Amino acid sequence: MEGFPLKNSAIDIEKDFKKYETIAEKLKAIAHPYRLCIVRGLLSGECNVTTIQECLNLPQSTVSQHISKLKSAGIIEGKRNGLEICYRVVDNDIINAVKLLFND
Amino acid sequence: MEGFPLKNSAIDIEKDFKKYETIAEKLKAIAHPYRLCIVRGLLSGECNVTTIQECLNLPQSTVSQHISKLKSAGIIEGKRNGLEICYRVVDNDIINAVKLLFND
DNA sequence: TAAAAGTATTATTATATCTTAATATTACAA
DNA sequence: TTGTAATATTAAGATATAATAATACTTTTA
Repeated sequence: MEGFPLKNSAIDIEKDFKKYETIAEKLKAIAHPYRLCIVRGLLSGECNVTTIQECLNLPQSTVSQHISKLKSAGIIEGKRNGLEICYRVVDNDIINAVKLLFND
Repeated sequence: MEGFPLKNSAIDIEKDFKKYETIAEKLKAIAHPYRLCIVRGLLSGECNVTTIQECLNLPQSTVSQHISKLKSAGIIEGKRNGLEICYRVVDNDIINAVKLLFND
């Protein structure tokens, strides 16, 4: 009977629901084996797309699209370095959650 | 150049990839605002479907389908108690990850 | 400035997910 | 044993996601 967050005023419901949406968006971004692999890989050192691509053995556009989703979700950021772009994980909640899930 | 998990032998690649798939499955199960809300709600006390349904203000079948996905993913378990079924979160990784993401 | 390397975008097809009404199941009570 | 409450399942249409070939963009080097 108790414990559910969405039972207060309409304002609370709106505010709370936004938080669920925000966090669900982040989770959706990493809820894919390739993207999870990319994030975990990036956690052990910055890396460019070509390296990721070779490791995962996927077409370049596939990797680029996954990278793009992670970037849109605010989970990774890229810094251009000449021809390459180096990506790193910038969302602390996601960093901790991934470490937790993999026992790293 | 370093840090990506899928660069060793074929066997390692297979084994590692399974882990990414397994964890991605769990994440996908909670990567939805309603399901995230259900899980977080259940974390503050067991609860039957009717209560959840009233709190989320969704059709009964919608809630039931979300419950079903969480159950299939091994994240929650239900125990029947007369007419009702009481659900609780049983996956410790998910429990900790959700707490972490919500700062609970 | 032309070629090449690294990366992003677009377009397309296939597949999966979401929502919900309708229907079924299960357990209790009259 | 009939009715009703709590929950699950099915079916269907709408929407979203996935993979990838083709193409475009950006930066460096010759």
